[in-house]
Amino acid sequence: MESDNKRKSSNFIYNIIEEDVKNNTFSDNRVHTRFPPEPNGYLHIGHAKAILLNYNAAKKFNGKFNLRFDDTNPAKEDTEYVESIKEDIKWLGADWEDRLFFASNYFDRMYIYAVELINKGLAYVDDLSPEEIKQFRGTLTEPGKNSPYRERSISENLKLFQAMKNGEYKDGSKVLRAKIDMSSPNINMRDPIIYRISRAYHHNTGDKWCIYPMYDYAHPIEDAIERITHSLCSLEFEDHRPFYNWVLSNLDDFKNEPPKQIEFAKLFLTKTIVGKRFLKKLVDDRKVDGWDDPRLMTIAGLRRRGVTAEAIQKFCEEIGVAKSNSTVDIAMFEHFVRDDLKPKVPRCMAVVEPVKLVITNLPEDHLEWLEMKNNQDNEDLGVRKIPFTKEIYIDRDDFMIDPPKKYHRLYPGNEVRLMGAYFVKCHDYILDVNGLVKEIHCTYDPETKSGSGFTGRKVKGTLHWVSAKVNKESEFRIYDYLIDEQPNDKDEESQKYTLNPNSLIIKKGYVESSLSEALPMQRYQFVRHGYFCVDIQNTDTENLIFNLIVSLKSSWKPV
RNA sequence: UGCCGGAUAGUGUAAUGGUAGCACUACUGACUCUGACUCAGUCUGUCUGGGUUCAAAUCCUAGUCCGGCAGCCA
Repeated sequence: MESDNKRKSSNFIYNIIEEDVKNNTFSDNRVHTRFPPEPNGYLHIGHAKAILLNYNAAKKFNGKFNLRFDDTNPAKEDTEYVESIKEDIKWLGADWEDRLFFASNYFDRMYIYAVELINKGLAYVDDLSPEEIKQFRGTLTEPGKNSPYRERSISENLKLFQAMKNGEYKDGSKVLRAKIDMSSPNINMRDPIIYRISRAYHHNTGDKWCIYPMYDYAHPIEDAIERITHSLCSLEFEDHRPFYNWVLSNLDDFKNEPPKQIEFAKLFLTKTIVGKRFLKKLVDDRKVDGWDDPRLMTIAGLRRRGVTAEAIQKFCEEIGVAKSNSTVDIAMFEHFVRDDLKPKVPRCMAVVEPVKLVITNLPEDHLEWLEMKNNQDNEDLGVRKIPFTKEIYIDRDDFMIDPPKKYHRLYPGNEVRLMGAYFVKCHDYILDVNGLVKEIHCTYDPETKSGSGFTGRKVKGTLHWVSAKVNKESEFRIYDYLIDEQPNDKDEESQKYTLNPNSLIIKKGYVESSLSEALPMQRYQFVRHGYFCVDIQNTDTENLIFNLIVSLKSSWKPV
C-alpha cells in the first residue's frame, strides 16, 4: 500500500540514503550496508533492530547487505558465537547472500595501511605504558600532552612497527598511534591507539598475528574495503566519526567515495535488560536455562519461546529509528507477537489449573465428538473434532462460589456456554478437606448445542474446557518478566537489579486430545489464555511441554 | 569548567516553512460461542523565553533538562 510504504519510509536514515541516491553521492547510485557484530556473545532484540535496519535499508534501495564479523580482539571472541550469530541472523530473515566477511581477513591490508600512515608521518610507535598513556591523554576539560616518543623518525617507526609485528616486544609494551592532536577537545582525536600487541589466540588467524588493530582504526577500513556506503552504528560512536573520516581521508585507496558513518539510537525495552554482562551472568549463575532460555530477549530465547521472526520484523519496522535514546514499552512488542500469530495458528482448548466439572444429566459413558473450527479468522486451518464427556475439566478461576459483580463465568445458579458444546448450569459443588472446590455439578441443555442456532436464551460467559476422560496431560510453562522494575544503567552496571522470583511458573493440566501428536515448535492459541509453543527440547510426546509465548489481553479485572 | 548529540501525547515515531498525524498503552461504549479479536469514541503532545515570517515542531537567538565521551574493548 502506498500510504503504508510512505509511512515506513520516513526515518532520518532512509532520508539520508534517499538524498545520496538522488545526488549520486556514490557511483551508480549504489547502496551497501552491513551488520558488524563482534563474536563475543549472543545476539538480542537490540541487535535485531540494527540488523533489520541495515538489511531493510539495503533492500529498500536495491542495495546489498553484508554480514561481517568484527573480530579484532581475539581475547574476547570465539567461534561458538560466530555460529550462533549466523544462525540468528538467518532466522531473522536478513540475507547476506554470499557476502560473509571477517575483519580478520583484512589484517594483512590493515597492516600495510598502517605502514602507509607511518610513511606519511601520520602514525608513530609509542613506548609509554598504559598508565602513562592514560595520564598523557589529559581529561575531559584539560588537553593532553605529547608523548616523548611522538617525534620519532619515519624510518625508526617503520622498523619498530615491523618489530612489533614480528613479536619482538612484550604484550602491552608498545603501541602504534595515529599522530593527530593531543589537545583536541575530542578525546578520540588525541593520538588514538591503532595497534596493540596481544598474543591471544585468534579464532580465525590462529597465532599468525601478535598485533591487532583497534576498532576505531579497523572499522573504517573494513567498511571501505567492502565498499560500504552507509555505515550505521549506535550513538556512542558519534564522537568517533571524526577519526573514522580521518583514517579514510589519509589512505590513498579510500579517498574516493568513503563510506558515511551514521549513528542511531539503539533499542531499549521496558522490563528488559540485554546487557552482555547481565545475560552472561544469568547464564553462568544458572539463573536461566542457557542463552536460549525463553525468558531472555536474546534472539535464541525469543525463538525458543515461540516468537516468530515476522513478529520481530514488524515490531522493528514500527518502532522506527531516531537519534534520541528511548525506551519502548514491552507492550508494543507483545502486541506485534499476538498480531502475527492471530491468523496463523490453530485455536484450541487447554485447562491449566484444572477443576472437575460433572454434568449430572449425562450418562456415565457419554462420548460425543463435536466439530470445532481451528481458527475463526482463517478457514484454511480447517476443523477438528473434540470429545465431550460427562466429566470435564475447567480452569479453577472460571468458577466462584461467591462471585463479585460482573463475573460472567460459572457460579451456583448461573448458566454459561462450554465452548463448542452446550450450555451448562451449576446446581451444586463439593469441597475437599481444605475447603477448596473439588467438583462442580452442572446440568446441560441438549437444545443449546453449538452451531444449532439456538436463540432461546443468552449467557454472559463462555468457558473453555477439556474432557476428563479423553485428553492429553500437559505441562505449561508460564513466563513472566525476568525483572519487575526497570533498573537504571548504574544498577545494571553493578548488577543491582532484582530478579522476579515468579518469572517461571510450571503448571500441570490438560489439552485437547487432538494435540496429542503436537511437535516441538508448533504454536497454538489456547483460547482465553494465550499463545503457546511446544518446547524445542520436548521430543518426548508422553509429556507435552508448552511455553507461553504471550498471554491474551484481558479487560477483566478481578477486584 | 571541554567536546559531541538529543528534546513532539503515558510510550515510540512522523510532519524537510503551510490542517500536528500514526502505532502502542489506558479508559468509555458496541459486538462477542475467547472478558480475545473487531468497531466506535475519549484522554493526553511540539522543553522554556525571545526573534524572523502572512505562516514556525521546523529557521535564528538565549536558556533549561537529558544522554554520550578520559579501554592497549567494540
